[in-house]
Amino acid sequence: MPEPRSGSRPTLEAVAALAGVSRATVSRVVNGGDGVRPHLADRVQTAIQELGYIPNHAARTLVTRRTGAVAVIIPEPEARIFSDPFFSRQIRGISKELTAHDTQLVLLLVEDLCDYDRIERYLAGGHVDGALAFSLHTDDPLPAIADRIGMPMVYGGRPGWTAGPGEDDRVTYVDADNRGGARDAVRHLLAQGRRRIAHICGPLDQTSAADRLSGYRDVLPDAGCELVASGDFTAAGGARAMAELLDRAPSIDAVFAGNDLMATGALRVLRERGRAVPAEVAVVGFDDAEPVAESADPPLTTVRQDIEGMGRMMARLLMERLGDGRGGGRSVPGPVITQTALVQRASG
Amino acid sequence: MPEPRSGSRPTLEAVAALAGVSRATVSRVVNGGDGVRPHLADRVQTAIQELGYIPNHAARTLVTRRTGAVAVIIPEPEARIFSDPFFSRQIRGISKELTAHDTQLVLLLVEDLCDYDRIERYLAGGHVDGALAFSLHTDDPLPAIADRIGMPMVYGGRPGWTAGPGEDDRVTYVDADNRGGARDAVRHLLAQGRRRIAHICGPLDQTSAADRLSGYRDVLPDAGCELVASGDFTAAGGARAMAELLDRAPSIDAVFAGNDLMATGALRVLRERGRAVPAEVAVVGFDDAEPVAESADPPLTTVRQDIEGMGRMMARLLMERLGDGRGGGRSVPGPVITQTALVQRASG
DNA sequence: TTGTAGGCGTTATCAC
DNA sequence: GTGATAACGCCTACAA
Repeated sequence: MPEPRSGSRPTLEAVAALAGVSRATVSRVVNGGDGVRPHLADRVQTAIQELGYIPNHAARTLVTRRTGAVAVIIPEPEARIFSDPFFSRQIRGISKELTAHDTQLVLLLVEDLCDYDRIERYLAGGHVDGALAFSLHTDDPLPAIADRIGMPMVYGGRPGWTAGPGEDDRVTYVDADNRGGARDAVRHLLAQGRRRIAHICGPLDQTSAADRLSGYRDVLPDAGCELVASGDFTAAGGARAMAELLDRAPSIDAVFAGNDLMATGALRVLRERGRAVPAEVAVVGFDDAEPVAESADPPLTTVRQDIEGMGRMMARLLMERLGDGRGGGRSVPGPVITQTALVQRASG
Repeated sequence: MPEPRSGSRPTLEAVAALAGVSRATVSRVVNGGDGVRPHLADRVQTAIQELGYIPNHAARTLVTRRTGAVAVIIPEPEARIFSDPFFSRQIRGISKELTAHDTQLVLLLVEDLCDYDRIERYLAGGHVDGALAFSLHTDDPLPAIADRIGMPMVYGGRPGWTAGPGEDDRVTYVDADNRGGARDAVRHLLAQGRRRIAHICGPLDQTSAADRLSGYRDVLPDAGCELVASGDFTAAGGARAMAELLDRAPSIDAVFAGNDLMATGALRVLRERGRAVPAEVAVVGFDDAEPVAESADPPLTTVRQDIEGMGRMMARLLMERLGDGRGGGRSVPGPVITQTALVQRASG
């Protein structure tokens, strides 16, 4: 049995020789095979099977100028990236969509700012056709780099430099309706008769945090600033913020946390201080990513965003922009804002 | 200002022309530059700067047969992959090490078994120089594929088909001393005077779960089977198992859970049933991955494994095997077993 | 030390 | 329809 030797895989040439045709014909068969007589196509297919031929990626990329790969760039400095299921789910969504387009996911974790040199070389070196990036800060150098080297990008979460949701159509991003979702959460608490509603916000240099705070203020424009405490989107930060709120405003009867992780931190502090949830204090979170919200104690009422769907959408927009096949759609799709939905559970 | 047009980046040829030397000389400078007179090297560097030259990856790969990329293959079926910080940390470790070697990380999430076709094509297509794979089950087709196409592999966690820890030197893997760590945990509980010590094990088709169970039995060979319940490495599974144990053996005074996530589920059930931790029932976990163990309520006593370090080690072994530069070390390093350490906190 | 030339495996443009 | 042939951008003997 002629086992193919590892280390030197069969080439197009070998297939052509075995099938008794030219390289060009084999190439046609491999790439869809229009305009090849079934007779020959079959012979080629057989040869391909027999030799276990698999096209060489580098050679193909060299001539087509397409890599079939996409970078996902994650600013690692915020270590919450992996502890927060948010990113994981989004990556899963991205992965699914890319797989459906036969495109590979190259993960680029950015440890610190000087890594951006490496990132630039990588992106410019033709390793990938486009890139997806998460939760950039206002001063992130990535957009400038992408611009300079002409790399198609799609952002996750509204980038900080845009004027506001839906107000800048030159950049493609996918975001949830953070402001609207926050309004829903606060209105839900109001409808329960809650009157002293506090907010634990995330880091305000991220638009998701800022937009949720805006939503809170939309509904409660007169809320005193003693009712707003800052967290960092982690459980520990949420706990600290909750403790602060209880000290500053002991009479609060509800808390809207900027995400589920902070909400769980808040729940822990409320339990430690003997405040019954939701009887004395209602708690609402944001995200509804497995398994945090559902397995919280008590299970969290929260604002659901379709995180995996947002990931898929990011990938889809990029694919669209890359013109899936050859040349096609060069357009730059505008932002996509996805809807949120309040999910009521036991906490409020 | 001669902005380089995006879409057609400068080539080696262009640099050579601008510097007034041959392509070969430029190539030498780009790749370390031994044996080029400083005089010329400078001129080349200048030209490179001026043109913003960045080597084309595909062309280089085509001739060197090295991609500078490594695949990380994750069998997604177990959805815990991302909800469990274990994987996240390991990926972070891998990423750091790879970055240090100027190597890229290509993430391959495997949704279901038929994806392995795609995986094989990908690996055989010369996209990557080697691959890392996590927590395979006994019947996973990946090892056979890797073997057939001669892809250098390093596994995370002892693969199920190996006889036992350290008994098969033909496969490279990195694992913690799960059995020893489990023994430490149980002995720690014994030393506290606990007498009815239960175990919540993970899915036994994964060696990490099986080895930890073995460690438990090493210390407590006479423990009745009513003291062992199965979880699935998730918090919900841990909760179910805990409930089961309390029903079957109400007198238990300690629980060793196969990982931290299951331990948190156990804590929740114990709290719901009014059993004080650790006064009435002590709980010990396994992993000590942020933020689960530390932010549990009460904080978990647990067996720490250096997860990020294991990830780095996996990447390092693969790099070593690939012979970092040209051709060097072709050896197949044997398994590496890392030590664990008991971390005592409030839960037991 | 430097330059010349051949080839890596594909796709694409032509003739036939 | 099919087959030569020329790129694609780079590395690397080998020759000078």
